[in-house]
Amino acid sequence: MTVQPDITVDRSSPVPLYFQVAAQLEEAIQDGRLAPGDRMDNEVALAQHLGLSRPTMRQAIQVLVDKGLLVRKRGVGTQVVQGRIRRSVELTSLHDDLARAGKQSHAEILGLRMGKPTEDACTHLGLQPSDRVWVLDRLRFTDDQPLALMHNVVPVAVADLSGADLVDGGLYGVLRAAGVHIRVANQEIGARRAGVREARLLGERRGAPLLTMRRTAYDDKGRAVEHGEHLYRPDLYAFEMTLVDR
Amino acid sequence: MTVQPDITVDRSSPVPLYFQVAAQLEEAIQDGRLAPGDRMDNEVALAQHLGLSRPTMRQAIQVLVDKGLLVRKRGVGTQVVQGRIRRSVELTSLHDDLARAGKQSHAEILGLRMGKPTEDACTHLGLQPSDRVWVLDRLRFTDDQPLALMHNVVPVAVADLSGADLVDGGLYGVLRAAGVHIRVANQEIGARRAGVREARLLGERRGAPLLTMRRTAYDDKGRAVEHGEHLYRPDLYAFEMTLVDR
DNA sequence: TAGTGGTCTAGACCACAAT
DNA sequence: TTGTGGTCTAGACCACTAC
Repeated sequence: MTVQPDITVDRSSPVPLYFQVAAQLEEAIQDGRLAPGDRMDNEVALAQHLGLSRPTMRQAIQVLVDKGLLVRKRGVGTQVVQGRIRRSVELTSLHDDLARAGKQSHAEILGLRMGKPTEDACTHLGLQPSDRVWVLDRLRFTDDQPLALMHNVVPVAVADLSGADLVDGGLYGVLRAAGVHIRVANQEIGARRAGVREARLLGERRGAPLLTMRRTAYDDKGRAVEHGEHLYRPDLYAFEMTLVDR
Repeated sequence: MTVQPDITVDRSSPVPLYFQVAAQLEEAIQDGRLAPGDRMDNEVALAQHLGLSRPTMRQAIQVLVDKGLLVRKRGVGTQVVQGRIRRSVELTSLHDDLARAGKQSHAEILGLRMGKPTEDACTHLGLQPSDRVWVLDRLRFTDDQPLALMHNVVPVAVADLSGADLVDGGLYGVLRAAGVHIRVANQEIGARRAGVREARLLGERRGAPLLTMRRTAYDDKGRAVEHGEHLYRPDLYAFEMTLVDR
């Protein structure tokens, strides 16, 4: 049994054809028109059906393979993955994640100052001690509960944070507005006990388990633009992600 | 300044051309012949230099962009990312991760039995209550230190675990040997306190912070093949990953 | 044997960035 | 204006799977 959901392409649109197709296929999976386990038509037939070349059709399918929604097997076909769809950890800030989930959130600014980078910051951001950085400390709340204690360092050469709205917006939004295009990040997720100050700020007891995340982000020129060290309340937050074997 | 590291392709090799090029480019980045910030030659020139078509050259570059080693910007070029290279969380088991890092590791089998799936397991693996599953509990050691307490569930229809070497090998290796090709996984990383039994097994105190990971893995036909719930000692283990904006 | 995805070619035109 | 990556075409041959 093969499936061909209703898909149309608009060649006058500035949106790439492969992206139009990928978006409509994803929609079909999300709303159940393509059910888990369904096998799609083969690539050549799909391409012909939509009036596209096969490479373009393949590119559309590749987008969903990379998202973990489809799997391909040579000699067999392309099928919808059985599992429930989860949003992956993406290259977004906590503010963006919460906003997408429909959660209210705001941040309390504990500190924002320009200064010399620590040795650690120099290492992570590839800076010289003579460079200057913004050092930002915030406590993010959701539904008026303290959720995360965030420490971020941004080189002053990257953006000016002095007038930015870091209470209702997110750091990544501010960077985007400053023309910074974040493309890649390395991050490390771990756990440790809360210290006295951390516990007080997060409304936990001293020694309570906290989820930790350290991230360094790079822009579309490969330049390090941000390093963050965050602490999360594990009863309120966890990291979800999809892994794909390529 | 543009850079063209020494790359050769072997058209008689069964290894795809784009993969040969990607592997050699990655090697050049790892050993410093391509340094962070270096700009590569443009795609057309590289393709011509290697006697490849541009789409093939682009595919090679795409591999490294997906790994977070290169960034591309239209009108600008392709550059090496500044940051240190980290291995991403990949679709591998803890055993494979440790082996790749050169760590000795072995597992103590706390239990292996065939039985009825719990309601939870039915949900995660898409099973009926009448199906049967393997339930596996292990304690993994590295350098003779307890590192992780692992609980895994595998449908009996997927593989026979009864005779498998789960002490010195990993679960994913056993599944691979059984012809299972894991392609996609959803996972969630969090933290919580250790219970009494968990603390005793892991050599921690009750209430100590533990890193938690829950994962459901799917094969190349989209079928759920494994669900795991793991606990890690955070002083010995953390999750590293690279995020790429696509 | 028939059907599938995996790879590859040799071009083309376009949008965007830098100058 | 020039150079870059982004997209797209219309084919081709191959390796693997299932029957």
